[in-house]
Amino acid sequence: MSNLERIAKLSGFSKATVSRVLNHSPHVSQETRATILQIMKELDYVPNRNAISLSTGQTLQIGMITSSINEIMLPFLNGFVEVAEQHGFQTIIYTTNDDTSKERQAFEDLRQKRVDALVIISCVTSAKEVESYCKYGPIVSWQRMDNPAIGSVAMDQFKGYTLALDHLIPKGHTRIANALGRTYSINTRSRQQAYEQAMQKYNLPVLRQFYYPSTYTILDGERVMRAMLQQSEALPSAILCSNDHVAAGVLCEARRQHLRVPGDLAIVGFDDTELSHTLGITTIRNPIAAQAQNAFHLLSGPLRGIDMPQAELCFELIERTTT
Amino acid sequence: MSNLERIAKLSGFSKATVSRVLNHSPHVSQETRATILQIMKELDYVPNRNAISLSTGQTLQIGMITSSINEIMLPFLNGFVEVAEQHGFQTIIYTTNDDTSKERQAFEDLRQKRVDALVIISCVTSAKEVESYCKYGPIVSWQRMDNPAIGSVAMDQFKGYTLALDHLIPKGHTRIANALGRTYSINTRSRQQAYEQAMQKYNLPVLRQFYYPSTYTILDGERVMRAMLQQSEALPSAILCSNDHVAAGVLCEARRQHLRVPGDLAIVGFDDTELSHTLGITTIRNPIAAQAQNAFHLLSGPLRGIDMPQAELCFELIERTTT
DNA sequence: TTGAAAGCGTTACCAT
DNA sequence: ATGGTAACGCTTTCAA
Repeated sequence: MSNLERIAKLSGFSKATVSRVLNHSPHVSQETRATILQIMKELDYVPNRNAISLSTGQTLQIGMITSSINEIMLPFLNGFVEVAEQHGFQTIIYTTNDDTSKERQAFEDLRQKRVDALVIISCVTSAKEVESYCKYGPIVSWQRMDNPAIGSVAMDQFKGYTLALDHLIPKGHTRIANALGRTYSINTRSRQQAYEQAMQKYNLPVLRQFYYPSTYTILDGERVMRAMLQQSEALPSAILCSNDHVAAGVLCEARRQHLRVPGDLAIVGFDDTELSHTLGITTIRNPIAAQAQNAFHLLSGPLRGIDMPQAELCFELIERTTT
Repeated sequence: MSNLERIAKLSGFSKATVSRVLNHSPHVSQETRATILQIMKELDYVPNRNAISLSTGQTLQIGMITSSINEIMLPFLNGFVEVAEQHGFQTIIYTTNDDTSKERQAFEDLRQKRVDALVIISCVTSAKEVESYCKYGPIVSWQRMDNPAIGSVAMDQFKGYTLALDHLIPKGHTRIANALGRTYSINTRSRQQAYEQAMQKYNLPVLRQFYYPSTYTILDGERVMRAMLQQSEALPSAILCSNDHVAAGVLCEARRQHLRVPGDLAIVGFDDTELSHTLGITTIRNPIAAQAQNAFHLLSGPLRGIDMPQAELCFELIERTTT
């Protein structure tokens, strides 16, 4: 293994100059640079990252904390990895299964300077404890945290949901069901509020008996559809789903039951994933990848001393064939 | 930020002794240890990982190369992360989108000692080029590589598929369809061979017109079911699926078409994921997490000087309600 | 433009 | 059981 010193010896220059070549310093003559680069190539030289990190105090690695990896957060993950990479940062993933001790491992890695920053997708550690790690490096969260000290790039779900309702109600839908996500999450609460407020505003019934909590997958959607049919009450004329997967399940099951969509039932998804595109499901475009970019931008200031603006994000209704 | 030297000064001992405490060396007296630990706690001391890595030449990080993250490889990913963690290693994921330059980044990180080893889930870099990086650290692959220099923990799909056939044929199934995966992968070829050999052995027809390539998801499965019904020929009496998701799709669509399962059509999945359990699909148990463990075990020798045995793995038929 | 030398924070060898 | 000190491989300041 050849190192800086070896290159320096062979080239006849000092380690400092070789280092300058490595870091593209302008204060090196063309010839010198050429000579040194030549020797590096011959020796198949590679700088040692650990030495660089030790010297600079930066690892160029960012940790990402998530309970598990699933399709919902994949656009965020991939979006973040991509923008980070563009700026020379690598992403290292901590899957925690919502285990606090595993989460602590990630926070400790921030202290130990194994990562320069942390981005939280989901985490069960208390906001207060998370905050105690802020002094070791910047931390940003996707989910909204109770603690204002921790930056967040979450979007207010209220607006997105309202968009869907303002689309459905003018079309004459009065009885609207909801397939929801995690019961106690801030997101779910916002959506529920949006629904209840809209219904009150238009003087329409709030169908609590058609709330279906904890729906995440295609199969959940199919289950919801069957459950709706088994209600003693008449079928709602529309359903808002927690995400496109659930909407896909509802759609498939509805067709299986020979219901016409949107004739008998209108369906609105959420997120605008590829699946909704494929199946032609009306949905709310949720700029998840852009949120991930914002997360990196938020980190950029403390991390690199470069302030990057937060993109102004908004939901958007994508009308397709299910409404 | 306090460091070893600071602790040494304050405790009155040398850096060497403090280091011994850190590394649980037995050659430190109880009192000394206690004193030093006490001071560490007071100063909220954390050892710097970069310094450790530079000094030891180990990062305790293992890179994982994959085209993208999806549900199929998730058990492998999670299985590997878990076993690695148990032995003090962290996993860092390189998603490459099958882009060779991104893959090269991962290999370069092995050279630069950012990771101690590499495990390949999927990669498009030529086996020859991959081999050229072997000298920088151990590399192991999940998929079978052409190059014998690179260890692999792939299992021979032939056996698993044969298991399914030996289950179906004695039950009287003579016309069997196949929903397959990547057309040119070694896995798919093995499965196809297993099918064709079994059919020849029992003197049954090889139904090439009921080969459905490139099936991966629930929706693909539903598509396959519809396609089978649209064939001019009579429906096969059974179908082997590339994975449980596809099987789930076939099952759902079959029911939607009012077919009896297994009466009109028997269905066999692959992998024994939670989904097959939930839906009661007969499937072939594929010990993916155990393969991931084997991958780590394979790395353990060159990585830690500790030889860990390869678990002898085998497929297993899990009979449920679809056959 | 270039060089010398002092860090960066550990580990590990050789003494004692 | 403990200490002194040379690595580890790079960056960065200060001089020249």
